[in-house]
Order: sequence, then C-alpha cells, then structure tokens
Amino acid sequence: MNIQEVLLHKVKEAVHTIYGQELPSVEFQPTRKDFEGDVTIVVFPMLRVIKGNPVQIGEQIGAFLKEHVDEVSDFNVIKGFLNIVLDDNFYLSFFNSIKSESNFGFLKESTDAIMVEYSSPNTNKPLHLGHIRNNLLGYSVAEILKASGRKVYKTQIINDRGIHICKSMVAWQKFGNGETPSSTGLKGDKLVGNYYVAFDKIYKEQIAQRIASGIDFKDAEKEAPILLEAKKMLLKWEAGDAETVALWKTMNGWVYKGFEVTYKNLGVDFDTLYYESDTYLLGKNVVAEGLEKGVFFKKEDGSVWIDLTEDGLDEKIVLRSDGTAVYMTQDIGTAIQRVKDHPDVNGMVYTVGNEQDYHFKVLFLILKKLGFSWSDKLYHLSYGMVDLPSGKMKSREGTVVDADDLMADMTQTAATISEELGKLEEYTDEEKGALYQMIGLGALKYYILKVDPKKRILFDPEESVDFQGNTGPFIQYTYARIQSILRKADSMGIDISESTASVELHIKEKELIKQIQLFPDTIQLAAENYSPALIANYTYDLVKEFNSFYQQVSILGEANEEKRILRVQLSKKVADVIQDAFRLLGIEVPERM
RNA sequence: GGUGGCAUAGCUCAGCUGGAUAGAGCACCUGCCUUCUAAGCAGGCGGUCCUAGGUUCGAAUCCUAGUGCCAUCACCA
Repeated sequence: MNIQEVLLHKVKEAVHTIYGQELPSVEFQPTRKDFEGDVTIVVFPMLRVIKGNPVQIGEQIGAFLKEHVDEVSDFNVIKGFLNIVLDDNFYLSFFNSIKSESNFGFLKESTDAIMVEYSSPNTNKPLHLGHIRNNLLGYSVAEILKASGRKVYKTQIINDRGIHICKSMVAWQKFGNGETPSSTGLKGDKLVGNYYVAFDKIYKEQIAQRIASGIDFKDAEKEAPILLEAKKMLLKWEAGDAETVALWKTMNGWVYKGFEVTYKNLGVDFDTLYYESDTYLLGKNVVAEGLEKGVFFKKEDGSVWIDLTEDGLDEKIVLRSDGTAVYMTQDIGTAIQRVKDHPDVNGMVYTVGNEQDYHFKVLFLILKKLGFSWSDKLYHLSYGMVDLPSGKMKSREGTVVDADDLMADMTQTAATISEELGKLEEYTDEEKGALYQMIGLGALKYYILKVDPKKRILFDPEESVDFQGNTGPFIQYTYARIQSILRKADSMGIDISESTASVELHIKEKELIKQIQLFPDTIQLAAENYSPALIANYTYDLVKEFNSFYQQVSILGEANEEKRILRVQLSKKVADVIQDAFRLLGIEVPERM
C-alpha cells in the first residue's frame, strides 16, 4: 500500500471520527515548492460534506493524521490546503527498497503484445527531418510500451512500388548513363533521390512547353511525355516485365543500403518488415466479402465505396472502377495480415503524421464495420509536421533538411563545443568521434522528443540546436559528472552496498528521492499517452534537482560516513534513472564529457 | 464551406484527474571555478494563458460562440 492510499484511508477515518460524515473521495496533490510539506490535501471539496471553516477542518484532520499515521511527522494549513510533512524514514526506507533494483520503474514483459509501426518511407528519395521525427517517436514509443510491460513488435511498411518509384526509374534510365552508387561514390538513396528530382524538373519543363504551345493546363500536366513513360513503366511493373522488375530491384537495393546507414546512425531498428509490393493486392478479397455483407456498396461504374455519412464522415472509395486497389484497400489488407502473422497482438500503433488523421479515422471505422474485434485497439500516433521558417519541406523542390546531413551537422557542432571546452585530453580520436556523435545525436533527439507529439515543430537550420539548459547534452553532462564521482568513490574504497539505517535527510536529498519515486508512474503515463515528451520532461526535472543538490552539498567530502554513503548511493541511482529514461528516448549517455 | 488539431513570457516549450502567487530553457542583466567536471549553480528582468460569454467555492485547464494559423474533405498517397 503506498502512502497516498494510507492517507486516503486515514483522512476518511478522521472525517468519520471527528464529524461523523462519510467522505466520498479525497483530493491529493504534491505540495508546491513554496510551502513546507510533501503531500497536500485540498480541503475545499470536503465542504460539501462537512460544514465549517476550511482552515479549522484542515487543522483537525492534520492533527488526527499526525497522531495516527507513523509516516506523518508534521503538518500545516494554509487557506484550504492541508500540507503534510512525511517522516525522513519514510523516504529512506523507500530508497533502500529500490536502490539496488536494476530497471527500476520498468515492468516485466507480459504476453500482452502490441505492434508499433513507424518510418514507412517511400523508396525514391533519402530520409529527411520529417522522417527523423517519425522514427524517433515511433522507436521511443515502442521502448516506452515495452517498459510499461507490453510485448512490442516494431514494424514498418515500405512503400516500394507505385508511380513515384517509377519516376526515378524512368529518369535514371533516360539520363543515368549507368551510374551506380559505387561509380559515383554517392549513398544509394541519395543517388536515386537525385533522379526523382531530375524527373520533376523535366516534367515541369514539359508542362511549361505544352502550355506555351496552347494546351490546357490540366491536359498539359496529365499527358506530359515523361509522365506517360512513368505510367507505362508502372503497368509493365505490375505485369511483371522482367527488365522493369530487374531495374526496380536494383534501384530499391541501392536505396535500402542507404537507409540502413541512416537507421544505424539514428539508432532505430525493426522486428518485422512489410513491403507494399507484397501487400498492395491484399484487401481486395476483404472488400469483396464486405460487399456481400453490405458494409460496402458498388456504384454504377463498378467502383466500391463505403458510406460513412452516418458517422459524420463522407463516402470513401475502397476499390477503383477498374478493380485496382487504392491505399485504403491495401491498409485494410495489411492490418488483417499483421494480425494473422502475429496472433498475439492486441493492438497496433501507427506512427504517421497528422495530415493523415482522416485516413486513419476511416480505416479504423472500416475495420470495425467489417467486424474485427481488435479494431478498437488501433491507435493513430498522429504527430505534427516539422516546418522550416520558410514553410513546408518539399522533396521535389529541394527544400528539405536531409537526415544524414543534419546528423553530421549536429555531430560537428558537438565536436566544436567539446574541443573549446577541452576536457578530453586522454581520449583517442576514435573515442572522441564516438562521443561527439553521442552528444550531437543526444541534442537532436532530445530537441525533437521533448515536444508534445501532436504539436508541430518549427525547425530553424540557421539557429543551431542548443546544448545548454533543457537539452540532451545537459542531461548527458550530469550523467557524466555522476560517473566521475562514482569512479572517485570507488577509488576511495567507499562501499555503497550497505544500507544507511537512519540519518537526517538534507532537504535536497529528500527532493531527489521524491523525484526518483515518480519514475514508475511517469513511464506508465508516457505509455498511456504515447508520449516520450513526458519522459523527457521528467528526466529534466530530475537532473535539475540533482545539479542543485550537487552544488549545495558535498558528496565525497561529507564527514559523516553514513551520509557520505547515502549521497553516493543517491547519485548512482539518479545516474541509473537518467540512463534508463534516456534509453526510452533512444539516447545514449557518456562516461565523460 | 464541412470536419479535425493548435493558440501560455521577445523566442522555444512545461503545466497530471479543474486548486495556493501560472513554471522552465534560450536571450538580456548580476553574482559563484585554490574544494566531487562552470555543457553547471544562485538570483534579476519578462505574462490580457487568443477574444467574449458560461459552469464552479475555485478555470490556462471543462462548455458555447468567435478570431488566427495548420491539416483534411480526390477512382492521390
């Protein structure tokens, strides 16, 4: 039974004893820093049951608690707020009970499985800043769900086919002169991306020419020669034309090699992969079945739709009149396939930008109407766009912040700052390089993950990401500082395996223990809300608290042995929590920096 | 036009089920390195919580209307 439950029970008892009334509930909140106390009980809501002066009621309940609850050492009442001071021993015994627990706050993996989809790029261009947010979010949410006790499958659906893929293929065929990643020294995804841009350039020129020669804009667009070529290629691909398929495989292979490097640097991974080329035909049978059941209806031209007007949405197409699949068809099929492949999954999370809110609303509703019981366990992890000061990023117009470039820039900035500070003399160049990357990526990841997922992010490439204040490097730095203390403590022969029985706690020690105590609930809250931002903000608060402690009290210089040991133990626990919390964000922590 | 999201300090963001004087970081100003790493600590400056109503003992938080920005409403993805 935790302390709040004890207090809840006792407050009710107090009200019963003193006023002879039954209290339906008690409102708790952490005591604000400006007042003395640890837990605050709000008296106002009690006035419905007990008539009287809130201050007086607070005093009487406070006195009762102090007398009847061991952990309550004191109290004070300010206006209608009863502030309870908890005994040092309460905090000490809590700390002693968890101090050697590894993975404190993490629940053991259960059989309750969930699938998290993220990344899901097109294979015609390199990954950019938008993908970075997606990847970091998806990866982190997956890790948080694991920590909250779920079994997690990370997955993605790779959009490896379709007209947009054919565009870069056509451009390469026409202007590529047989270029390959090894002949050019370019990363595969970059090379292919160049041809995607090249396609668009020619396409625009052709449209302009055609308009100049008097063709209507719509037709000029629809029937530009190079677009027709791409369309022709798509038909050939769907027909399984050997040459087209071979080219497709080759170019996608280049892209995958490139993506692999980016993913590795970003530190994300996947358990299972789905390819659109395998799944795009799935769902057609389901649509046929749904048509029989009357979930869908067919229009005169043969196209199949679902009517969602009663649910406040519109009519939505699920199959074209020529019988080909649209995205929705594929997504229906893929969802069903995933449940077949992983019979234990009890829910799926789709990490996709908020521009597709409507799509997922419809998808989930369709699956529900088709009668799949798991449809209400689907969640669209919808996140805001990453915009530049100039507006939206557009691949075709070259206004994107490239993922690889950005990571390299961040690493470079970390290197510059580190070298100015010059604390790493004994490191080899290799060790330094690894550390710079760790810090640079820590800055980037934290910067993106600390923001509530649903809010849009404005990213200014001119203004570099901060390394001070509420940032990844600040937290990494605190971790490194603690490691330094622990190394020193070890060399001094301080044994931290024993428990400290009973010492008076410094206010800062107490605050630290309180903050540590919040970690398990924070993980659960972050899991419930699919929000790494909650982990980030928690960690920041913990670290701020530690730095204040570090500044105010001497750890290794403390004369009293028990206190010295406790302080080292506390420092170690804070470091462990930082490391575990950052692991949930996909950020590494350094031994020194 | 219909639907959905967002709006808090100059900038970037917190603010849990409604609770005390709305909090951080950056920027700007002032102190603190002969003591465990100054990527730090302590302090100062800075607010019409978009606007107007409403519910409540109490509203940044809930409800209604409006304003602004973004997204979406295609046999696109």
